[in-house]
Amino acid sequence: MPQRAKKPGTAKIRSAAFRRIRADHSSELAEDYVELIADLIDEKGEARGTEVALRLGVANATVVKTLKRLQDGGLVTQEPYRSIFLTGDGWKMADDGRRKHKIVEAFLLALGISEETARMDSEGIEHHVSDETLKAMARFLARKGS
Amino acid sequence: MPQRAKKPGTAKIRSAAFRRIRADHSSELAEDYVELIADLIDEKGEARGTEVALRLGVANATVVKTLKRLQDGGLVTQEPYRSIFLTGDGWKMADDGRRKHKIVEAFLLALGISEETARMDSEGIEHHVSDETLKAMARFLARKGS
DNA sequence: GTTCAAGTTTAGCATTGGCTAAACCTATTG
DNA sequence: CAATAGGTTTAGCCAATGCTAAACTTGAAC
Repeated sequence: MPQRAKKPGTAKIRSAAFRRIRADHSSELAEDYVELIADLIDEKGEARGTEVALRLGVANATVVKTLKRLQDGGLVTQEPYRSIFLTGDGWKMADDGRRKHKIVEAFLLALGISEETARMDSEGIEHHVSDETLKAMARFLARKGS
Repeated sequence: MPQRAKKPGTAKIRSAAFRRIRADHSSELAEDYVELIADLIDEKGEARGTEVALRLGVANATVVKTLKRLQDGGLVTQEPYRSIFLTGDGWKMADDGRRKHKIVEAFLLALGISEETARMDSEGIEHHVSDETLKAMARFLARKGS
């Protein structure tokens, strides 16, 4: 029945890609949280759980639980009933994410995509873009902008 | 402490983006499975669970469990100890996905990204690209290719 | 200084998507 | 046609991410 596959090395490479996607997904939530918390601190002077829940579109309790994990992971600090702070690592991740985000969004806009779609898509794409691709996007922007 | 936010409509839009990402994630696995199954059927004449597990880089048991969900969702059919088939809906999803995938990968290549990275990144980006963005990528390719 | 609304946390549940180990078919081989 | 190897499924576990409802703080208003 099955004839031999043509490209023997392909399966391994693909599974690596899928592996990376699964890994990306675990960090994705964390990145979204710290980015949002950083934005809130910059915008409003503090980050409250309720506001995080509102902007992410999830229930309060979900935010509490996730923040506990992030705290264990050393990204945020928090006292009960107080607002949320980022650790050094947290700020680093947030700034990285925001930089990435800006590039991806600007790139999509430069491609002629509407603001609303660019905002939506960049939020999802951001986490799956390698450094190489990010650099290519930045290069494209630089060339186009000149 | 907190001063007023500048753009009142932004929070809602962002939460919509995050909501979409969460929705994307549930369909993402399904799309990866049906795409892979379609590829296997085309390449080797049939799709076996073991091969799916191998290429996705997960355990056999995981594939079994996921296929059960996909079967409930009307995307695949399967008899115990037999190979896997796609339903009409399954083929539709697989073909859509493969088309999307091809465009994204070609687009990344056109952007000057290496083959390996293009393959890796397209696998992740594919699921977060709206129709509008996909069209823009196709447009870019057409322009470039001419 | 009480009271009360709003914000926060806890408790408890469900689903998804992973895993390993053990049991179970199937089909090839001798 | 019996044995066996390899593919497949089942059982049972775990962690992450979501939810609702109930309990609990906090701080502002009176």
